[in-house]
Amino acid sequence: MNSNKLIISGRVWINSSNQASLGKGKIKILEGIIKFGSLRQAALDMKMSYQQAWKIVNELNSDFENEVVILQRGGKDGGKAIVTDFGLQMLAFYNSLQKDFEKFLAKQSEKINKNFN
Amino acid sequence: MNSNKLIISGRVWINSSNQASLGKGKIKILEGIIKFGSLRQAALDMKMSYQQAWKIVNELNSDFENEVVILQRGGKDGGKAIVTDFGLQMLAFYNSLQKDFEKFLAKQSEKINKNFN
DNA sequence: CATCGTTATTCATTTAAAAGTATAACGAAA
DNA sequence: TTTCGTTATACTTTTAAATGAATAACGATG
Repeated sequence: MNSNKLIISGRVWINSSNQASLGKGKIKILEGIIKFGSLRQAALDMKMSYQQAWKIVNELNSDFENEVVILQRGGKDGGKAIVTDFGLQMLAFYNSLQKDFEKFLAKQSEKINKNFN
Repeated sequence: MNSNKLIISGRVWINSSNQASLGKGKIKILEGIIKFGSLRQAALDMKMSYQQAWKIVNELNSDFENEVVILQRGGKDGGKAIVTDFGLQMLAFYNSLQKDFEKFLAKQSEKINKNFN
């Protein structure tokens, strides 16, 4: 007998041709950038070091064919960060992907518990 | 224009009610145990330290409701490791899950490239 | 009851990732 | 031309994970 449920979980990524990936963590940074217009604020908000966030954004920009985030320093507010149209498209696709994935996981969870009870 | 393909990748796990997970790495250990009948050999084969492999097997056994691997020391060949029926069932489900998941990923990969071209 | 190869366990070492510290570079606006 | 808050970058420190080394415990078998 096995009354305790088993659950299927998982994660998905969007990969460029050269293995670079856009997943949960990087998505969160993109959302932070959209929200704040600043990489520093985005990093601060998710309690990640600025250096780490900067490194991640640079990876995104160099690994994917198109630029994902534009970083500008100096100027009115000291500088700013902008998610490109390409970045926004990736974000939108990731969200739809995530939604479909959750359906997939729910179905599989149902299936495993039928199997094991 | 974007001629370089984007690919959707991911990973899935079987989780117990208390967050413990059975994924790619642990599955490989189970397969090694089945193949060799020995935890040491299984770890050696996948170039993982015995301590790590032992720790993982213990986690599996304590975190899931049923025992997954039986470890016996002493005796004819010094000892042995056996995957239980429950473990075999988990393995079987994981394989079918993985197969379905790969189909899901292929579909999503197709979709993202349609979107972006 | 000695042997053997395995499991069991501890402790030290190595390795890699993340975070922290510090400071320069930038450029619009006042 | 000074100020401001941001981006950019190097360097050090901290933290966590994996590995390595060493040794005890085990028990069927000969």
